[in-house]
Amino acid sequence: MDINKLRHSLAHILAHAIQELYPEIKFGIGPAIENGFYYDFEFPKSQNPKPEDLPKIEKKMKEIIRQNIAFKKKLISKTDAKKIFKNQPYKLELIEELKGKKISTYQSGKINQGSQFIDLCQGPHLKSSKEIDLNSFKLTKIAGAYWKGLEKNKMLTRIYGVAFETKKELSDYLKTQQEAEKRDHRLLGQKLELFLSDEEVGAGLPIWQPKGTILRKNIQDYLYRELISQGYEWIISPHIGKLNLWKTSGHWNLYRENMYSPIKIEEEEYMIKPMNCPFHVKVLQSKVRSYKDMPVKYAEFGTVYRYERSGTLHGLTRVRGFTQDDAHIWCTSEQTKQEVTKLLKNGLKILKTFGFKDFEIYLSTRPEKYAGNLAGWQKATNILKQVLQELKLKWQVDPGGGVFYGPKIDIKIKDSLGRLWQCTTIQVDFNLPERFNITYIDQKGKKQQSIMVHRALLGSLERFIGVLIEHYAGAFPFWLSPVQARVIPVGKKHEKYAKKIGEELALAGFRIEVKTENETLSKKIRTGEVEKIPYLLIVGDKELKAKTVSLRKRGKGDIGQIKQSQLCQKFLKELKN
RNA sequence: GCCGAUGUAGUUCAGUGGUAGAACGCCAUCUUGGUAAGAUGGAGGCCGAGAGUUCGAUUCUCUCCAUCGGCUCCA
Repeated sequence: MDINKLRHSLAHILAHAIQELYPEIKFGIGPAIENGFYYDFEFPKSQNPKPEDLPKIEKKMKEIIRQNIAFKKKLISKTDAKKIFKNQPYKLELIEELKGKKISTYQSGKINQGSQFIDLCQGPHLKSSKEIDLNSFKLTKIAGAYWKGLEKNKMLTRIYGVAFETKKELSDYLKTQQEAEKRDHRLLGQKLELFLSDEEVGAGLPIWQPKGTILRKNIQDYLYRELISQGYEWIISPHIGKLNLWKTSGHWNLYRENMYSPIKIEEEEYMIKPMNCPFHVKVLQSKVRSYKDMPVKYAEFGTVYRYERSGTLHGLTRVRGFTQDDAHIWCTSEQTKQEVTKLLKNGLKILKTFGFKDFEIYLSTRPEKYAGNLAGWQKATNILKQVLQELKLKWQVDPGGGVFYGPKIDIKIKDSLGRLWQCTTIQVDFNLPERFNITYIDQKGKKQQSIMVHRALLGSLERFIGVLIEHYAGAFPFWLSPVQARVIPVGKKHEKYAKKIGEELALAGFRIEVKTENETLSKKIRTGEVEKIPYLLIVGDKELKAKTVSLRKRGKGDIGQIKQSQLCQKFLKELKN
C-alpha cells in the first residue's frame, strides 16, 4: 500500500468528520505529511475545538471508515467546481489559481446516501476506507497555521494526525516519541545541571552551569587544537561595533530585522553583533596580504546576539545569544574550490568524532533579499556544486536558502533517533570582499580581490550541545563527560584510600569526584548512574588490601577489579576510543 | 510575532473566594554499609509580575512576562 495514499485519505476522512460535527466549517487544505497528515480548517467563532475534543473527532472518523466509503475521482469544469464550493472561500481561491479547464475532485461516500464529502484534490487516494486499519492512526494535536503558510494571511486551525499501515507501526512510532521526550535536552540539561534558563534573565538566554561549562570547554579545547593543526589562527573580537561598520558590511540594510536596536554611547550608535565577519575582516586588513599568504584563516568562538521572535525560541537549539564556532577563510578565486573541499571533508570528520554518522547535505541558493551581482552568485553556486559532485556526496538543493551575501552548503546531522538538525554551514562570499575592498597582491604586484568563505562547523555551541545531549541521552562519551569517574568508598575507613585515588587521577588530568557522603553504597551507586557518570570506582576492604579498585561502567554494572596503578593507563586508553 | 495551552517548594505535581499540601531532592542525626533508593527529624513557597472586582484573591477578570505544542523564521 502507498502510505501517502493512506495518509491523504485519512486527511479527507478527518475533514469529512469535521464537516459532520461542525456543519459551518470552512476548509483549507489537508495533505499527507511525514508520519501522518493534517487538515486546516476555519471554525466558526467560539467553536474552535480543544485537545479534549480530539477523541470525539477520532470516533467520528472511525464511524465514517466503518461505512466502507469509496474515494472517487471526478473531473469537473471550473464553473461546476465554483458552484459546489460556493460556500468555501479558501477552496474558491484555490480554484481561481488552478490552471487548465478541468478541476480534479475526490468524492468520498455516495451522494444522497448517508454521509459524504467532496474535496478539491489531485489524489491519489485509496479505493475505499476498507483498507484502513482502525487502530493505526491517531489525532495528535491542534495548532494554528497560516493559510498558505503566509504570515500576512489568516490563521486557520490545523488538526494533526499520525498514521501508519499497521497498529504495530503506530505503537512503535509512539514509543519512539516517548524515547525522544526522555532525551529532551531541556529536561536533561536541568537534571544533569548543564544549563538553566531564568525568567528574570530573559527568554533565549541560557546560563551555563559548572558541568555544562566543562562540556562546552571540552568541545572548545578539541576544536582549538584541531583547527590550529589545519592552519587556522584564533582571534577574539568585541561584542558591539559602531553602526557604520554594519552599514559597510550590508547587515544594516539586509539583516536589520535580526539585529537589536542601536545602543548610544557618547552620541555614537553601536550595534550588538549578530555575526563576527566584519571584525574578522578588520584583522585581515591590518596588514597588506600577498598571494603567498593565502589562504588566511581566522577562527573565533564568537558570541553573537540575534533577534529571534519569541515563538521561535526552543531550549538550546534556538536562542537569542549564542556562540558560533566561527571562522573565515580568505583565498584567491583559484583556491576557492580546494578550500571548500577541505572544509567539507574536515567538517564531516569533526562531526564524526562527536559520534554523528548520518548527514543530509544541502546546497542553498540565492534568497530573495541579496547583495552583489547575479554573475557572482552564479559563479559561487557553481563552485559549491562542483565540490559536492567531486566528493560524490549525496545532496539536495534548498532553493532560496542562501545568506544575503552568498550561497552555502549546509550539513544537517542525524541524531540517534533519526532526527535532523542543521549545524554545519559553509558560505562562499564575493560580496563582503567587495564592500570592504579586501585585496591581496598577486605575482605581478597588482591588487586582486579575494574570496571570503564563512563557516561554522558545529553551528553554535548551544545548538550543537543541545543536539549532543539528545544524541547521547545525556550519557556522554568519556572524553566529553563533565565528571569522568567518581570514587565511592564503601565505608568511612576507606575514605582516605578513595581520596588518594581521586587525587592521583585528577593529577593525571581526569575529572574525578570522590563521594564521601553518609549514604549506603547502593544509594551512592544509584546516584552515580542517574548522573550518567562513565565510571564508578568502588573501594572497600578488599580493594584496600589488594591495592585495587572495583570498576563499574555506566549502564554495564560491575566489570571487575583493576590494579590501582593501572587506572591511569586504562583511562588514557579510554580517551582514545 | 501569530493560534492554542500552561505558570503553586530546588524538581514533578495535588489543592482552595477566608494568605497552602504530597513525593523526590536538600540539610541534620542515627545507621558503618559490597554494586540502582536504610531510618528518623528539619528547613524551604509574596501560589510568575502588575492592575481590577470583592469585606477578603493563590483561586474570578484584564495586561505583561515566561514556558510548552504548532505556524512563520533560523546557527
